[in-house]
Amino acid sequence: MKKAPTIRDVAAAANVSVSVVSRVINEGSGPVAPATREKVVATIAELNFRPRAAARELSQGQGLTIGLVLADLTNPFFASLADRVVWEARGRGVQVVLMTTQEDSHVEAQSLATLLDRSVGGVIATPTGGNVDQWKRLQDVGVDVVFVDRSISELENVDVVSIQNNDSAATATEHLLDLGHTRIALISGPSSTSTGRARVDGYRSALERVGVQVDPDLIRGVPFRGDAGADAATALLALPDRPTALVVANTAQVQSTVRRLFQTGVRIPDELSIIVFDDNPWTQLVTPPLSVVRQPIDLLARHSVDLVVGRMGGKLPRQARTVEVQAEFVSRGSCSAPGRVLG
Amino acid sequence: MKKAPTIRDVAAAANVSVSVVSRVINEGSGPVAPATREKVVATIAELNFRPRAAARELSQGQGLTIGLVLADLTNPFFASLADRVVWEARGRGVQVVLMTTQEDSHVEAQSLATLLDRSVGGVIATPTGGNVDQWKRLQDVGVDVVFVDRSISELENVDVVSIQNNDSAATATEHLLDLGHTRIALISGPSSTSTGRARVDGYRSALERVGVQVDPDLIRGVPFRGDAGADAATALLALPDRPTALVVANTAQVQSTVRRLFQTGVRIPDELSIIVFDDNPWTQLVTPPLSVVRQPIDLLARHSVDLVVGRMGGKLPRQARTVEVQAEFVSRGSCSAPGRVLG
DNA sequence: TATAAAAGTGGAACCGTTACCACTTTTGTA
DNA sequence: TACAAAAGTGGTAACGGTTCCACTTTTATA
Repeated sequence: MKKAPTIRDVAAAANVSVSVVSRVINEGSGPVAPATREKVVATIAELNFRPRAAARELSQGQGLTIGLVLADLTNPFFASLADRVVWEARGRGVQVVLMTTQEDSHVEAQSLATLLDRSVGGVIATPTGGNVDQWKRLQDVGVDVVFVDRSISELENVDVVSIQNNDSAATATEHLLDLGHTRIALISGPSSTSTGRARVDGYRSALERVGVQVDPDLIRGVPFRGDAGADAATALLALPDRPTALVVANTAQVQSTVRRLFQTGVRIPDELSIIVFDDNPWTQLVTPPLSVVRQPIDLLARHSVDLVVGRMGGKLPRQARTVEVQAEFVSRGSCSAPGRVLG
Repeated sequence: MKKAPTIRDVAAAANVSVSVVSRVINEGSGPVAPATREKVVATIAELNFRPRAAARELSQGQGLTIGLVLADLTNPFFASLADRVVWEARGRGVQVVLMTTQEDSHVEAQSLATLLDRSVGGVIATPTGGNVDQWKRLQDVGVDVVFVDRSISELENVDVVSIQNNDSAATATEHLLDLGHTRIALISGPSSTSTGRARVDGYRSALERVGVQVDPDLIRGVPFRGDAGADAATALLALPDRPTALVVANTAQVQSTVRRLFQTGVRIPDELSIIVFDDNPWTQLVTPPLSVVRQPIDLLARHSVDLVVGRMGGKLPRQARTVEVQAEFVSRGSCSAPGRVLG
């Protein structure tokens, strides 16, 4: 268990000062004669020297690390997002500290505090909803915050990366309208999130555009946590005037909702047409394969990382930015014209 | 963008020396009078002081961070594992730096190097297979390494946490034998991994126990990467004397294999009975629901974290430990007695 | 009551970088 | 040829904790 060489070891071995070595490591931080550089590079390779992240971080007050705060990796959407974020970050020499909140805002608060002592350069997160003060504090000390997929309205000056929520919901709704449905239900995120509201808006305007009355009973803004989506689905099916179609626009609730639907034995699409947000691997494997609104996860990840790394690098306007990427509607077998009303 | 208070600020405000504050922070590192402690604690709360991780890490040479090196979060097995590991670590005050290798050993090598400069206390990984030297180096500098699910034989003195691979494969095979199958194929991990070999062994001995001839054509040790599993499945189906049952024991390849099977249109279980390793959420949603060998992911995670944190804490025997937890066979609809041979 | 041991406290070196400044050597230009 | 500007180099103070050691006060024991 020998210990690693330090910058001083390199300096000594190469017969230069530590300053020079530091300049070699951080290309562009000062002049170094070509011959000297070469010598130092060789020595570094020979000694297998790697600068210690902690020292660097301490000295410059901020390291090449970002925090990724997600709800729960059990959900394929978040999992894929994490996968892409880690990958994109890696390409930029940035490490990712992962934290999960399990949709619990108390846990989230703790995570933020931890991220603070780690002096991360930035945070990419799908916020649970509360903790406005903590988010503010994070920004106060200069940590850049990027929200992906969701965002909370109380917090201003945050970058947000998401799909065009309004349009996507509208497209899905229109698809069902075109098939002849009029009783279309919507399960969306909580209305405290901008995402949740935007999707409801898109749904609303699609209905209104063709003159279909909006029935508030058919709109469910459910929390991300727990089995709220499944329960909403059950409730919707129990309605006297049952919906013939359902859009599940709360990504966190898709899995539980679909499972419940399958368990209940509703015939899809005969009894109920469904469209879910986000294209997971399994949406094609089930019977019937699900029509989905596919979120371009790779783009979401790329933009998030770009934003957070860009701001860390310093040269991005301080103005918060909202990036909206286009989602793609993929029609598969889970939608059809409405059947006769049962029983 | 004000800056955070330091230990010296606290010391000044509380009228004590930094040493005392340090001792208060690190309970048990030295004596502090009750009254003093109380005063310091109050000051810390008042100033909202939190010790900076980087400084601590630099000074003691090792921080409360572990690396988690996984192949790919797109696979639900790894995703769930990550979810649980992060959670377990959090409970112990440890942060997790996540890296993905995409099953590329070159990427893995880079990740290990990075982990090295971050001076993590330990690493939990599903190794790709190569990089024996890098793993050794990591151990040399005192980083504890725990392999989960897979392990590589060239590396000794590593903790390994996995299911009872031999038994699990045997159980699955026996289940198929009991149904009357004799031509049972196996897709397992590469034989360079102990996991891959153990599963083949289990399969073998199950067959031999009942006197069924082992046909090497039916055993495929495929790499974790790419569509190797799917291709193996295709190849198996093209065999003159086609198998009537298949065990997919390479977790990384389950998804791609099953997808291919569905696309091909093989009738399950009529034409082919299948059992896959690991119980993902979607295995119940497909038709027919898949019989699986369920890995207790939470246990795998817990033990891994326990091991790595335990060693960091210092007081675990230096002897490497192998933890094997029991997997559970869950019978669902994807297996039946062999049908007549087609064509 | 003397005296050794334990408890409590403070000072300062150290961990491995970066960054600023001072200094020397080139190089370019009038 | 003289002299200013630029290039190259080294010294050293931060950064914010931990830890060892020395010192002063208690407390316990003979």
